[in-house]
Amino acid sequence: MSRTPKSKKEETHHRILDVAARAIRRDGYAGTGVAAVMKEAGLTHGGFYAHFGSRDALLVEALGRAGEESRGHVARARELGQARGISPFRALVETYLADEHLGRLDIGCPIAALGCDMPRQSRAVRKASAGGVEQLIAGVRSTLPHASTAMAATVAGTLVGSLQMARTLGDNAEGRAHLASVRKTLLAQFDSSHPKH
Amino acid sequence: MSRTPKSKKEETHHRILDVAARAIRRDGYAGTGVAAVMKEAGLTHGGFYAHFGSRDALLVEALGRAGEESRGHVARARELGQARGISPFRALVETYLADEHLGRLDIGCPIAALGCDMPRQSRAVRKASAGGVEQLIAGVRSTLPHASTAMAATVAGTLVGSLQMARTLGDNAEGRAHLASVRKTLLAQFDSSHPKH
DNA sequence: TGTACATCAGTGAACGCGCGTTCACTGATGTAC
DNA sequence: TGTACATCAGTGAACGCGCGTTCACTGATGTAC
Repeated sequence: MSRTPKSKKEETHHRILDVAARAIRRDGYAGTGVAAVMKEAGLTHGGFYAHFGSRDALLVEALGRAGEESRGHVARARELGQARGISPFRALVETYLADEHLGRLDIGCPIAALGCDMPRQSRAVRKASAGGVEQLIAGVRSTLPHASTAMAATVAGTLVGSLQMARTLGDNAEGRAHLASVRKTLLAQFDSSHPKH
Repeated sequence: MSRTPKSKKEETHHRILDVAARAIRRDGYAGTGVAAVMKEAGLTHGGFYAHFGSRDALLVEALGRAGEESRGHVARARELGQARGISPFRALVETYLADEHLGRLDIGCPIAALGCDMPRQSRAVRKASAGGVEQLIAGVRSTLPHASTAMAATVAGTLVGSLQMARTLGDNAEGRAHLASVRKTLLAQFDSSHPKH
């Protein structure tokens, strides 16, 4: 992620963006304020407009960053799984629908964390979010070599919706049972390589 | 829905709730303000607290009302389909994932419209939302007599997530193509009674 | 190596605005006699 | 049937607060000579 020793300003920009990428997922778009992000980044709010043209421009960049983080997260799990003989699809499902993600909006998939609010955002945010959806579908498709794009789109929807529903049930026994049900159902449908039990 | 000729205050309460049930789905929880709801109901904001203890109490009641509306919507489509020989599952899928719902957040399923924001709400709203999730799963299950609850939960997640993703792609060709893909995939999987083509 | 100046990242006070909530009030409706 | 009063739904001004954004400034860093 970091390449060359950046200028101080670039480092600060990067830090604000890291904070914002977590903040939008944790607090939602509407719950993410300029002042709070700057404070969490160790700065005062006045300096914000030296880094971003507007709050909305921050949301656009933060959504992109959140998507990168989330894809990186899944990619690492996939590699780790491959080393242990776990299929890419199982690695995806067990990572995306992991119990640990129930209470951690901030480090998870931005589409699960923000999906229902995308249609209410500015044109720029919506454009970025559409790209994220396409990348999620492509990611799912890459784990299901024999599936159509339509099937991948359906499974992607299942992941997003199920995680939201589990979070709605709560970070408790109900939420975890819900996740377990969906994991089991998806793996039974699409992961013949490693049937459990 | 209306039973006896209510008192004027009850009628007003009902009207505020109708407006709010649409407003939360259209504008989100965070985008729904007391003053705007009252104005849309033809009142001034000052009278609000004669009807609701707080803005949060309104959100709780409005979510319940939105769920009732949405379930009624699906139930009517199911009955209409039954008269025309369409299976309950097909009626559900073709209603829930209808193209018309792409641009109509306000009259659709509140879990699709608000799902990602449920974990960020007050305890009272979260409790109501968990009930809504359970009712959605039960509704899906009732259209799939041979399916397990786990399967119904998975399909419910697919409906919610896919509609959000389609809306994120936009009320345009991309969004409609996405919906069509998911409808086709779900019907091929679960509706053997009326194969298309 | 040392001095003088320009650049620049970040500070903090201030702005106009909309929010949820409160409250003294108005005017219509209903009840008592 | 008519008058006097109580009740009550809704009004609109006001409150304290946090928001996004602007801007004059400070102090550190870098460059010129």
